[in-house]
Amino acid sequence: MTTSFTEENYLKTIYHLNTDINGTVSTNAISESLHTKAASVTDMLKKLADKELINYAKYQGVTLTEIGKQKAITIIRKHRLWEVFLVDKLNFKWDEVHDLAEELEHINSEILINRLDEFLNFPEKDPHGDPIPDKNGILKSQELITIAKMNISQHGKISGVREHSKDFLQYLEKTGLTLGQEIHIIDKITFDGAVIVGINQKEQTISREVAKNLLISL
Amino acid sequence: MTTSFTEENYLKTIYHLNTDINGTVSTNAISESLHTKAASVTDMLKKLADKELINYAKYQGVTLTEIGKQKAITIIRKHRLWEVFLVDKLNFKWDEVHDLAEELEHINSEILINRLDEFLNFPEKDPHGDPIPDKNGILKSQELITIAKMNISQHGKISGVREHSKDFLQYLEKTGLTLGQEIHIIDKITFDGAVIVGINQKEQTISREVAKNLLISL
DNA sequence: ACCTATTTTTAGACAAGCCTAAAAATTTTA
DNA sequence: TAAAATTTTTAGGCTTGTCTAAAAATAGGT
Repeated sequence: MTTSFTEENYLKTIYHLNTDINGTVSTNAISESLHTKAASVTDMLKKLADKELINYAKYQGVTLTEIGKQKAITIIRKHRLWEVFLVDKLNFKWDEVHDLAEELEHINSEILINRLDEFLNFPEKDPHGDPIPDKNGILKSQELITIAKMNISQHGKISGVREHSKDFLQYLEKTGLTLGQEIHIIDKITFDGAVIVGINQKEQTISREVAKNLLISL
Repeated sequence: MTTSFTEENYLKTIYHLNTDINGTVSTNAISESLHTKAASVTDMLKKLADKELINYAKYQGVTLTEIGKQKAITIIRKHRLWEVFLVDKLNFKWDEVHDLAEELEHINSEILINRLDEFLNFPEKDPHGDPIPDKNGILKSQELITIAKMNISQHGKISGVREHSKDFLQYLEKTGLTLGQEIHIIDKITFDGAVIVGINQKEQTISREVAKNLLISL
């Protein structure tokens, strides 16, 4: 059965909300994420439930079925591979590729995406540190925690972001908080949630908002 | 003003029909080419005329306006560059890329396509020998004639095709009638339009249908 | 010039996705 | 645990791009 561009976006969104927030996904969460009205979401949920891509009971939120989850993972695989292509081959910056990948991810061809994967040398992560599912939909996810959850004197490496907005990524770029950098926690300010980290032989203060969105591998 | 996926397909089709067949393009020709009904075409023509992308007078057929033509050329540029990418970088065969390029051509980003152009080293022709418009929409078209129009003992080089179907391209591949091959006309059969050519030190008979769709540079 | 065949347009409908406004269900709060 | 607030669904409508059937315009043959 074919899925439309729009259906694919819903599946992807449900997948992300489900794994980020955990548990069933609410109509409102989807509508916010996709910038559509809740009423429109309800319509689509019925359609996806008919196609057996989601488990849906009125007023109870949704989860993906196995088939729905596989479809979502395939889209995410495509998205992330295209991001690697854009950055590695076409010299885009990591903050410039999201919207383009959002379009490219709907190109429908398994062969294409597997050839692209090969051409890129089977990358394991996209430019934002997110893991790329393999052709069987298997996703090696690494244990990552936010800076906000680290303790004083703990060490780690910047390995991912929880927020993909241009603003945030450009801020990281400008302040040198880029993927692969080693950091350690010098102090945590209880008052405003700021964190003082050691990075690149220097001290740097990071706001709570940033600390919550920067992912570290220990 | 933005143009939808569908509008873009109409513009491209009108462009091709206009340059191939020359003069104004009829509603029926478009409907045949796009596999839609004539009534649907009429609807779309009104819309495109409102947007000033075509010149349209009821019952009189259409031509592209300058803006419409530029849009069409941009789409063709994208199509052909993606074809080069698929063949040169992802190892697709020339008969496998048309449908994929048909999807990729609607990805909307001038930067992307210019970066791709650069990455591919500014190719002048796509895998079928069709010229690729440059970023200013300028198209170097070479004088090509069909084998059917050549005279006995005339020499030339296979440089393009007028038909892009998988069947036709696979036939050419199998019989060695590939781009770049030098040929000369040994004889022409008046009875059925077949042409006997010399290619690669051998004689080969080519049917009228094939002779009409293989393009030669002299 | 007229009749016929063909092409094109109009009219009315339908599916997909979206919307607003109002109703129903659920959750929160006191 | 009942009223209030919030969330979700229903009902009815809109736009885009398609369709079929029928009407109108054009083109061709004699």
